[in-house]
Amino acid sequence: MDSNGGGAAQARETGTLGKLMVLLDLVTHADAPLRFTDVLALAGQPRGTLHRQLSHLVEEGLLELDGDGRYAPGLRLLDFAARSWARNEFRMIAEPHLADLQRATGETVHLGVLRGQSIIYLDKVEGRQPVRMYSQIGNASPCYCTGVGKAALSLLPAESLVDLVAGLSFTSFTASTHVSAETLLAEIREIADQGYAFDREEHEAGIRCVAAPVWSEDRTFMGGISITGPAYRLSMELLHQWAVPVQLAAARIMEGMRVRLGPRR
Amino acid sequence: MDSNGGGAAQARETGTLGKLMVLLDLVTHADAPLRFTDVLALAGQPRGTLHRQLSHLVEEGLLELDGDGRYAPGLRLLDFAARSWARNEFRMIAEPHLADLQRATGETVHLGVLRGQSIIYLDKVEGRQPVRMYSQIGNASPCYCTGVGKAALSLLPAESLVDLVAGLSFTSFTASTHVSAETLLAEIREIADQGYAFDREEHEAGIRCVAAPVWSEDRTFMGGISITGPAYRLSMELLHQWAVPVQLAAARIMEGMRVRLGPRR
DNA sequence: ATCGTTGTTCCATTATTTGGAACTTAATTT
DNA sequence: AAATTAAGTTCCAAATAATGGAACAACGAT
Repeated sequence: MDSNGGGAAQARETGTLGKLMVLLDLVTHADAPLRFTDVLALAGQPRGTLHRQLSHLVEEGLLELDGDGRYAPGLRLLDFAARSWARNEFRMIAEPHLADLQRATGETVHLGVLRGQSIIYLDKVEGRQPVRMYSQIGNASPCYCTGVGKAALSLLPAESLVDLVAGLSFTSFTASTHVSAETLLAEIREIADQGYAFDREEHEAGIRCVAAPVWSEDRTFMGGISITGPAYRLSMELLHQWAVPVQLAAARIMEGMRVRLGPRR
Repeated sequence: MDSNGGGAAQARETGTLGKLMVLLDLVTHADAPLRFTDVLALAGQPRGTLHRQLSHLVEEGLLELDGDGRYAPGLRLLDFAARSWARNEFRMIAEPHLADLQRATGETVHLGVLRGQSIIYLDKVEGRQPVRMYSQIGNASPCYCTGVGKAALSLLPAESLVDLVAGLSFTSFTASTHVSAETLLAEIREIADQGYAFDREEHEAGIRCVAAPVWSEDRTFMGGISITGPAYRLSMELLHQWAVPVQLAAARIMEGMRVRLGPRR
């Protein structure tokens, strides 16, 4: 009765809200707007119930219902997100250091934090114009195959790390993607020792990165910063050289957090 | 018993979700993270109830609770928003036309749609580099003092317009901001006739714009595009000249929508 | 026009939320 | 350091909202 096909649906302890969030997830993760019947099949709930739930989500602007009766993510989500992003202190403090790092290397720089099993990107600084805002910002990527993700994992205490990794379901994005908890844990240990992480085309073929962990003192933010670029331009040798500047930038961000947030706490 | 001090809280017909969204609104609209007691005062609910509600929101990632016991908007909202934005067809279709308009004028171009009483900005194309992603995108601005907003209002059928305007509470951002339903309605009628709208420093002192309405056939999207810039550079004479290219771009976007969405429907 | 499909409404049953009060923990004062 | 106050958390009977089966309406296709 509780067989989840491939989705990451979990029983949550958040009552009515939890059920609605599962629905919201379902619709926002779809590739295209879903009709009522599609959602019905995916959610596996009685029609009456589902209908009311969707109505409520639409009325609150979290979902939108177009003229053809198809459900899509609502635009009110943008308003919430804009506020969340604009007010995020971690991001504000990191911003100038990301820009410095971008200028020093000429490559794209990311800032991301761990939330659940995902890395959520908070900022992105690109060399040239084509900053397609939201292009990467806000995106949730797996933690086990991104530089920032593995850097973040290296910050976790042993027990939490094992628990988190145990809950992962590995998707093999490329030939280099980790597909077992063992190899991943081994690399995380190594990363914890050396203080920086690589992504050797594990998430996307032809894309490499070097990342360093960043965290706030209260452990509210555990994430990292990375320099990303095409493999033909970023040799592993070059990435090794960049490990130092990335770690330096990370250190400056953490110092900034300490100065800014320390006194108040 | 239902006396709302100054907030925009409304009784909604969305049951438990509605109550939680009011809370989410409350926290995301605050200027700084709120402590439990602060929320308690603002929400005016029993402690036990509020505690559980906040816990649920935090557990779902819609709010975050930092080490000092302060509630802030959650980062999961970014993930939702990124998907909502990335998949929005209206925005995708408009994108190239916004870029054209930006190149033709050299000034900043916006795309926004009406949601409730607000304009939500879906895209922004700036001349120079400083595209601070999310800077404007996702922001909700009042409909009665922005070019895009007034353009959008001019699309509403008479009855809906009156209803909507009746529900507005006018904030006087500058000396030119509309503060009465009468003058606003008069200008909206004028805009409906001529097909374009101005913002004469009504939202922000020193900032002007010219906007044209854009809508989808099924009326799911009613909004507009605008050219915005500093008053010293954008004379009212220049803005009058730009009314034509803005309307042209708007027409091309609507044609694009027709071609893209028409066949399927 | 008719049938099958899709979407909507209704209402007794069931499960969740509610809110007062008791309780624990942290901060402040004497 | 002990006492006092404030802040946050847990508990549970009563009130409220969610549930889901079935009947109903709207639409499309043959």
